[in-house]
Amino acid sequence: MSDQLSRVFSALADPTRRDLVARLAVGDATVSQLAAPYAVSVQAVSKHLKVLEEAGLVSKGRDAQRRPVHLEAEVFDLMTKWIERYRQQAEARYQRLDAVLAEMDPDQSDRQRHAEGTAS
Amino acid sequence: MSDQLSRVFSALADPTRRDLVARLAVGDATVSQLAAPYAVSVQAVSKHLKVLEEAGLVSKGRDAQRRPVHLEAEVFDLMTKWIERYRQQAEARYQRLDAVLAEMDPDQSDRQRHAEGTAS
DNA sequence: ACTCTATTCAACCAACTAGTTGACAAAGCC
DNA sequence: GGCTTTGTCAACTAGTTGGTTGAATAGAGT
Repeated sequence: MSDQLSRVFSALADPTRRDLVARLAVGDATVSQLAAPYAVSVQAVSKHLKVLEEAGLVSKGRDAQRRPVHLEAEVFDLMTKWIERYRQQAEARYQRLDAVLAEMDPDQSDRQRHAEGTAS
Repeated sequence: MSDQLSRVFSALADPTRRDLVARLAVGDATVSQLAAPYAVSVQAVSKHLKVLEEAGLVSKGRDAQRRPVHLEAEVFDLMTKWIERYRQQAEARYQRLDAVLAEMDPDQSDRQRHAEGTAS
């Protein structure tokens, strides 16, 4: 599973884990507090949290026998950066192609999706 | 594997698949063109593309026996939206907490742990 | 028709995942 | 000291994943 980005994406591929992240965005919570709403065992949730922790999405504190879990927002930036890079690249390419087609022959620029120049 | 968001995250959890997306951001390519740079078999790449397709990240066209693969940029928005929601939420909460701690006692604003959960 | 190229389908395998139960450590409560 | 709460670790299981090879389909090139 090598790199962090893989771990992050993999961690968020599970709906339960995304749910936990959603819950933690509201505020820190202990393992058993997090486990309470779910049908699964506390151990299962503990495992999920371990996955999130190894991905750097979450960190655990210490309060007696409790382990308050805290969401680490910075890691999201890693993902966002990766996504934005290729999204923009693809978008730019798409628009370039659109322009080229339009220049070549207005009749042939029928590349399916959204046409842009709405002023007819 | 229920929902789309899970499929998208899961699809991008694999470095080879992320690599394919990166390649496709530059421009469309056939399966064998995409497979060429890798040590794995064409079948393996075909499988990867199937995963990306099922996640809605990619679509396949038809050019004789070739299947030009095309990156679908829109799906990225789904992820970005999910991420942004919780990143901002967590960030906002963090800044709020920081302000509170600073107001209480400038010496103690080192956070990391803070008692009193928000729990229900 | 024969062959080559491009792609997928099918069966199989090793490694991982998400869950289980049971045992255990650590820290408060009585 | 003994019990309870909180969390993790270990062993096991069923299902999924990423890879393999071999066969099948589909369209050109000759």
